[in-house]
Amino acid sequence: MRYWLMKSEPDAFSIDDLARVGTEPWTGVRNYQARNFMWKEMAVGDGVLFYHSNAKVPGVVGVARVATEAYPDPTQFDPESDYWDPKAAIDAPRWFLVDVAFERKLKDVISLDVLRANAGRLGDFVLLNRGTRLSVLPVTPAQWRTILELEPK
DNA sequence: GCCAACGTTGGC
DNA sequence: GCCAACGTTGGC
Repeated sequence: MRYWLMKSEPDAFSIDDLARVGTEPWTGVRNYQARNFMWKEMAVGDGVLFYHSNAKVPGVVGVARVATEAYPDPTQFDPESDYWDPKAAIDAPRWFLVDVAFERKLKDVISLDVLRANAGRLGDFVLLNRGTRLSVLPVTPAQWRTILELEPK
C-alpha cells in the first residue's frame, strides 16, 4: 500500500464536504504528473492525506483512502464544465481520476508551518520542495507516520 | 525542438 | 489581491 497527499481548496471542496458525501470523484486534475499518479500508481486502499490549500491555515486536515481504480474524468467530456477539455475524446481520454473515500477528520489542522518546522524529520518531501504546485503527490510510509504523529492531541 | 507568452497555483 | 514559481501552448 502506498500513501499520497491530495490538495483541495476548502472553498471548493473541504474535508467537511468529504465527510458529508463519504466518497468523491477527484475531478478536475489537469496536470500530467498528478494525473499519472492517479492513473498509473494509485491502488484501492492507498492512504491519502487530505490537504487544504488556499486556506486561512493551509495544511493537512484529514485522512482518506483511494476507493476506486482510475477511470476517465467525466468532466473532460462536458462542455458545460469548467474542466472541459476539447482535445479529449470518449475513446481517447486525457484525464483520469480516482474516487476518494473519507476516513477521518484530524482533531486539528497540521499546518504547513508545522510541517516546515519538521522538515528535518520528513526528509525529502515533495510538498515542501520549493515551488511545488502538484495537487496530487506521493508521501513515503515514514513521512505518513511522522505527519500523523504531529496531529494535535 | 526551442522558447516567449500566457495561465495557474497557492502562500502570504 | 499580489506575485513568484512553474507548466503548457504554439509560433517558428
